[in-house]
Amino acid sequence: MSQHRHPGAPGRAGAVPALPDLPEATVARLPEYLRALHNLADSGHETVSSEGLSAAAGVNSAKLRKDLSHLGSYGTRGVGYDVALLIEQIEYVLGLTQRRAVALVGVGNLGHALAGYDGFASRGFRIAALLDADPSRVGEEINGLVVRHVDELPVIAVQESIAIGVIATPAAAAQRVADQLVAVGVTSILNFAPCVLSVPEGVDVRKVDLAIELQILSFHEHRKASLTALPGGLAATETQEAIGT
Amino acid sequence: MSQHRHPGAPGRAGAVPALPDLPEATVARLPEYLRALHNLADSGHETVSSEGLSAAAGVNSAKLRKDLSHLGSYGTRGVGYDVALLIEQIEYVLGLTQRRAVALVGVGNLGHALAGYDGFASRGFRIAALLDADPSRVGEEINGLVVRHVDELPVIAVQESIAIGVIATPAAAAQRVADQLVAVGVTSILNFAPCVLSVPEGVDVRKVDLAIELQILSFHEHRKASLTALPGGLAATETQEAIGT
DNA sequence: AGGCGCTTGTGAAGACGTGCACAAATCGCG
DNA sequence: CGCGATTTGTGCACGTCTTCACAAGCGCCT
Ligand SMILES: NC(=O)c1ccc[n+]([C@@H]2O[C@H](COP(=O)([O-])OP(=O)(O)OC[C@H]3O[C@@H](n4cnc5c(N)ncnc54)[C@H](O)[C@@H]3O)[C@@H](O)[C@H]2O)c1
Ligand SMILES: NC(=O)c1ccc[n+]([C@@H]2O[C@H](COP(=O)([O-])OP(=O)(O)OC[C@H]3O[C@@H](n4cnc5c(N)ncnc54)[C@H](O)[C@@H]3O)[C@@H](O)[C@H]2O)c1
Repeated sequence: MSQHRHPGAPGRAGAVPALPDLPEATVARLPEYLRALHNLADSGHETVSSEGLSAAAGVNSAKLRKDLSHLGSYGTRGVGYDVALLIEQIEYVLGLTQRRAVALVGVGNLGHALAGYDGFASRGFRIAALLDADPSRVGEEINGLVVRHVDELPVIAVQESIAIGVIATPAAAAQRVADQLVAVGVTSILNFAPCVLSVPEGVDVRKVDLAIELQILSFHEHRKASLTALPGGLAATETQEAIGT
Repeated sequence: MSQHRHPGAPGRAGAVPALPDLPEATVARLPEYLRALHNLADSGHETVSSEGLSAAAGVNSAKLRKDLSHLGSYGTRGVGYDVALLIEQIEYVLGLTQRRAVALVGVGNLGHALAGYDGFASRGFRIAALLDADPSRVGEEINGLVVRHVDELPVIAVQESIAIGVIATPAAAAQRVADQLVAVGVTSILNFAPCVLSVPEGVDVRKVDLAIELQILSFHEHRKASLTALPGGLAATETQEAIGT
């Protein structure tokens, strides 16, 4: 390590938050570690080794240690990591110490499922608004929340301090919705519609596309099939990877 | 280009499929290109330049060209790519020339939405079975398919030639379901439950975790906030979250 | 106190992915 | 037929990510 005395500890720190800028790949894995840590905590573990945690999270242990070292984390050599402390650290870095408000736009087939999902609440988020453009859906109550018209977004965004927008509308409407979200100051969007969104710099978009996942799986199926079909004669039967360098 | 005369053309090919082993990153982008190409085809375009297609898919044009070059694709210098041909090529490589059968296990909140989703059919897949362990759900009809008991999986897998399993059960049941899927010969799994699955070598698992996506967005929100707060003078105006241990 | 075994944190090397920039190829037109 | 405009395919350099391997640190036991 080189240039930070305070690793960004949540504890005292009247000083700077000093968010180290983590590698993107690391950020994507922190939530996995966090989930694994919560499981460990629930089952009574107080400490865990990098080996144990990496197994629970399904990654290589060296990678885990490097990831944690990036956030200046506290492990104890010969012992491992303090589970509770590590949870605190990761939640701090991920910005989960404040419960962020999510607006869900498009309460159709998928939107209903999302609205009824308890994984939001348990993982640091709060569904603060359900919005739809279809007047016949407005007014419907789901899980204690009333669906409101998407045009009310400007008011709601302020009232509820919306931090994240989730788009579950048809693809044709997604760009328009994204524009509306951006217009009210939302800078993070999760998009379920199968289309590319264009947004101004500074706005983060992540997408989830079911069909893409399936098509990637399909590719590997295809490849596996063509491999087992071919190598009758001479080729590597199985894990003959790592041939010459 | 060096060593392939046939780029793996789908048309005739009594010969070898000759699947080039594509970089994983490329495989992950091909479905994006495919979707963009279908859009272009629908709006009457017969050819498209790498610039145009890359814009539609939201990537850098050099990256697109390199990706396509990996599958030995046919572009025409000075003109661009033939849309229909490229669709054929990509669908061939992704193994979408046969419509793969998907078994959906866990017809709850999320499972219902997935079962009713038309994006499966339109992107190369067929929901061949809906399975659940809850007797009170068995028999229910969704979108023309009847929910059957998960114990019938062995029979159904053979009858329907299940290629891909989708897990939409609670996390606690996911590993068990995965084992059952593997036992009947499924080698590709898409997992919506927030947990790590352990499967034998040769089985591919992809996971979709909503909370992880939100937490990644949360991190960037946090970072953005701490950046705009800091560089003014010196102090962190906000981010006073997480007080004492 | 000292030594021993265990585990972290990290340097270094290699694999992988990205994007620039340009030569090679093709088309259309005069 | 030749030329210029255009666009592909790719060599190359750079950055990011992964993994190995090991020194440094820590706690426990004698
Ligand atoms: N259903 C799934 O399992 C599933 C899976 C993956 C992706 N998706 C994608 O998610 C999106 C939604 O899918 P769905 O099955 O829920 O569709 P849906 O048609 O059931 O629901 C779409 C909802 O969006 C609303 N809407 C339309 N335009 C709007 C606008 N401008 N502002 C606000 N709301 C608007 C509609 O009124 C409707 O309630 C689609 O893009 C789909 O491709 C769905
Ligand atoms: N609902 C969402 O929007 C959402 C979003 C992201 C992830 N998820 C995840 O998807 C999974 C399903 O979520 P949900 O909201 O649909 O839950 P749910 O409880 O509504 O549905 C789960 C279904 O799985 C069935 N099931 C349980 N054990 C089974 C077994 N061994 N074999 C077959 N079926 C079994 C149950 O009978 C039930 O019908 C969960 O792991 C959840 O974390 C849900």
